[in-house]
Amino acid sequence: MTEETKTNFIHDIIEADLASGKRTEIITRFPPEPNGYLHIGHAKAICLDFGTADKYNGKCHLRFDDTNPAAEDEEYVQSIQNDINWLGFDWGENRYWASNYFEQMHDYAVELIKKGKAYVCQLPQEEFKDYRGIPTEPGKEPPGRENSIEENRTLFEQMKNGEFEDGACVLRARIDMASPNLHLRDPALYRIKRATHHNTGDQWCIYPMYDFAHCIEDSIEGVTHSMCTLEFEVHRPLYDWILDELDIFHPQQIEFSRLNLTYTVMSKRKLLELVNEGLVKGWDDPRMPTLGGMRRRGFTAAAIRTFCGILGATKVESISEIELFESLVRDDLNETSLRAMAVLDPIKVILENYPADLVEEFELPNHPKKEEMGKRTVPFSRELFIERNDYIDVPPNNKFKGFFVGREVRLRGAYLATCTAVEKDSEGHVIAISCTYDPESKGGSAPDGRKVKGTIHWVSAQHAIDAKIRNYDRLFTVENPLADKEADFKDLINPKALQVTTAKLESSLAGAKPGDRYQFERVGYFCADLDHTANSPTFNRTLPLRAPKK
RNA sequence: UGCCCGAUAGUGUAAUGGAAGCACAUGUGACUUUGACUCACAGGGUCCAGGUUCGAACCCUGGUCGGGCAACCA
Repeated sequence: MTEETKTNFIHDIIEADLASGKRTEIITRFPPEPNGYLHIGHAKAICLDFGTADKYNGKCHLRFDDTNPAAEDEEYVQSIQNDINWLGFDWGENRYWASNYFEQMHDYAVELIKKGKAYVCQLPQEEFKDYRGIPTEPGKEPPGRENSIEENRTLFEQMKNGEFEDGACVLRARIDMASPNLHLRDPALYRIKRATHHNTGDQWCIYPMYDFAHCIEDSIEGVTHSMCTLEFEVHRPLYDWILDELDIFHPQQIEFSRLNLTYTVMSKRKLLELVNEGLVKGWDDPRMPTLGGMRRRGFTAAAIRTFCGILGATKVESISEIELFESLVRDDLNETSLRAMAVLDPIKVILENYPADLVEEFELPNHPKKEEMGKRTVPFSRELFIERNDYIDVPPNNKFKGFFVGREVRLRGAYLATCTAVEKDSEGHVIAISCTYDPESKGGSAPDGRKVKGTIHWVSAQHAIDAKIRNYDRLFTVENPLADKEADFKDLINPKALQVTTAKLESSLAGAKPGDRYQFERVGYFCADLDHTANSPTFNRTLPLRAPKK
């Protein structure tokens, strides 16, 4: 990574550990459960996990936390790996599976039983709730808590051997039913769940719970700093308890706040609702904050990385403004994308004094400030398309750049032209305008040096490519769709988040391939969609250019 | 009303007992063959009250406000 990783409180901890000699190398991990698609919230974690390892010349493991076969699927493994790679990170040899440690986890569980620190609880789930109690009052000791060690070993063995029905019992840590931290009131360590695991098949019918599994996974892999989101803060005493009781390598869990973004939602459950109810067209719909959706939208991995780097890591719960992200996307795209001309809402221009059968070709730079990005050839002829809003009957102020009758305007890279007349239909809509061009102004400057107010883009009518344009905008109409807990966030979806139109493109765009990014000058940043073909050109608007300040 | 965590411009963050900075956003202006980009300038902040200290955003105490925790999910 070339992006500078800004320092944050986690790095302070790491630097102290390095300085004190507590750690000599840094190992982090990104531990997704393969049960869904990654979104930009995960990108924050990925950038932190991989970026931190990178910053301290350490390693970051990709570890699939596949401890719940009921929810997980191989399909997600591929998509997660793909997204991480796209973001620009590489786990190298360090890809692990929680399920590869099942044997060892089982042995550790037996060890806890032998120490009298775990027992098999045969209370139904619902009944245990009563024993756990409520936050303000201590719980009470469930039956079975005083089982003998031998009894527990036998029971756990029977659990493992499939001698109990699903849910008949769990293995619990024996900690403190009166703890003010609910997670220490004898939490479940293992449950019975007959489901075919994508990796271990039907080898196991008991699976470790997150709290038991995660710290052991970290420990086995020698993870030094295990970063996770804030909601796991209250789990940390349990994380520490298990490692201490087992007396094994003890990573440090450090919590940071989740990423929230204005005008979108981030929870997996809510995104699923949008998909299931057909409010978006799938997980990779370009309106979605999923990495797949953002990639398809045309957002760049570099912008996402920079964004996450700027946000850093804190323990403050926050909602970041999408404007910052958009600004970084524009920064990146402005540097890297090829320029082209496209007219999104066309009206025709007829150059009355231009020969009907003449076609000229102009060489236009692919980037106004980067000669090394080359040039392209753009055909010019008597009939052109320009943007509907580049003509107006009466200009509202002297800032208007386009045509009105009598106004001379520069046709970008071609000629100066003066509007002479307008043609409208019976309802008063402009159909076409007539202009005369100045043959002396080839390239766009007049020999007499006269200035024009505006420069507008155009496309030669006879050479134009018709394309479908998907204009994307923010998914919701309000900054925080979840702010009103009474309301359904789905009612706040922005109906204009996708508007499909047709446009006239300059002919050089015929060579575009899916994923290619362009700046359509004076309009915005666009990329050829996944389903783009030469026969059915389809472009997504990533972002409009920064809006003019009236 | 149990336990845990947090609070710095509108937003996100820096300053780790010694001049409160940066970015985005906002406003004004310059430049411009993209109303983009670029450039210049401007406004605006330490939750409150005490305490310690020569000196507090930072340490202490007490409030206030916000968030999390009672899956055999992660």
